[in-house]
Amino acid sequence: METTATILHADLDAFYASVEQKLEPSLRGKPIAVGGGVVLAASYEAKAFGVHGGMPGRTARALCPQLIFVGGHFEEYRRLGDAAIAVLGDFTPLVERLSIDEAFADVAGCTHLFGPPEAIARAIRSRVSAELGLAISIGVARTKHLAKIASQVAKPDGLVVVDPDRELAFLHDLPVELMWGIGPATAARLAGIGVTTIGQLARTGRGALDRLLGNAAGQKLSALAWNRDPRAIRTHHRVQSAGAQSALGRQPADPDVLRPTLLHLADRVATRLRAKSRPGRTVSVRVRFADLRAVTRAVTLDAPVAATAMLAEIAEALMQTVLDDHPYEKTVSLLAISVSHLDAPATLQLDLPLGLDDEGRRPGSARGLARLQADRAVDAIRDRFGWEAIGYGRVALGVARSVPDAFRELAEKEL
DNA sequence: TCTGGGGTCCTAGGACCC
DNA sequence: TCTGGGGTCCTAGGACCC
Repeated sequence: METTATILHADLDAFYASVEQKLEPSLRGKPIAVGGGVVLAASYEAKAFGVHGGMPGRTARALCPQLIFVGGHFEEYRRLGDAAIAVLGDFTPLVERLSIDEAFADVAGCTHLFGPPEAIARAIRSRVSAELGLAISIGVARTKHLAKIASQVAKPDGLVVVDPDRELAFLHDLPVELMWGIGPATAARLAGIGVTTIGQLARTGRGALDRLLGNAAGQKLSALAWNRDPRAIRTHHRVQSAGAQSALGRQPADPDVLRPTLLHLADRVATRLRAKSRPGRTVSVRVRFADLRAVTRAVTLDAPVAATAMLAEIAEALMQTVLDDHPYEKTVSLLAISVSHLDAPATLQLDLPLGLDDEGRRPGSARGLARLQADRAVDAIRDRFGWEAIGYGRVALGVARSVPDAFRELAEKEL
């Protein structure tokens, strides 16, 4: 049974920042950050100073005084990300896209056309470089997990092929943090029992691992550490939930103050659900207080929702229960809405009523239909004239929005 | 002027049913 | 009458990823 390494993991290097450096040559070789109030992405030169995504701009500037902030070219990110992934698609249809700048591909079926996986990886890297002016690192291995680790090891601008005979030798010297699913909390727990390398993790008994991290995590990490996780390439995922959130700085824990923001969030989410005809049954609201502790309240309905007004009403009621349950919290720092239990993607675009009536039960009620028609009208106007031409939450547009909508949209997964 | 915004998955406890 | 078990759904919280 001859097994060969045919899984590629391709990852564009410091993607947003690299696009900016490609568009503006004077930025090349310099520490730059996309964003302003918050760092959305940092160049390698900036990362060397400890600057990273999600960091407040103020902190970043303190770490790296010569840091150059640039506004994002979000349309370019979309175009170039799509183009890079399309290069993979020229070799095989078996492409699993993970995000705007990252994808797996299985080239087992196309080596007779294009040569061995390593040659394919080299061809992809040189095409992305020549056609798009971007560096893309690639890992090649027998499994997805190992290919992903290999591409991380390959960065920046590199290629690492893991020979099937040398998998464990490659894997076991690496730190556990490189593994998929090990973040700061799990790494700290493992360090607590003296485990810092993947090899040490592999040699830790399942019993100890299960007790430390839970059964599912123990089983998963054990399989990954021995590279026994034969997950296949999945070309289309079905998204399970859709949400929106907004950091508020510090706002009083007052429903009248918070309502406009909540309405704006409900509008964003409901519009996306309607656009793909994927209403959902479970609505959850998250409220984060000043000390960054967050509380979630959720409700599952008998029938799915996608009407803005209905979603907003449910979200308001949930927010109210949070505030009622925490009477001593005076300050709110973030609001979030998420809808899950989404209807299956419609193969046929049926124009079904997606509203609910007052009791939340009968989708076909007069009020539900009226709301749906109002939503449809708003959707149509926005399609023609843009998002801000009409609609809810205009008041909320005034509150500090540290992240541009264009950036949010890049992070949205296709429903 | 204490850390963004989009997601996924797992766990634990309780309700409910058979 | 008492006790137990399994399965499913729901909610809240947490860790993680890009």
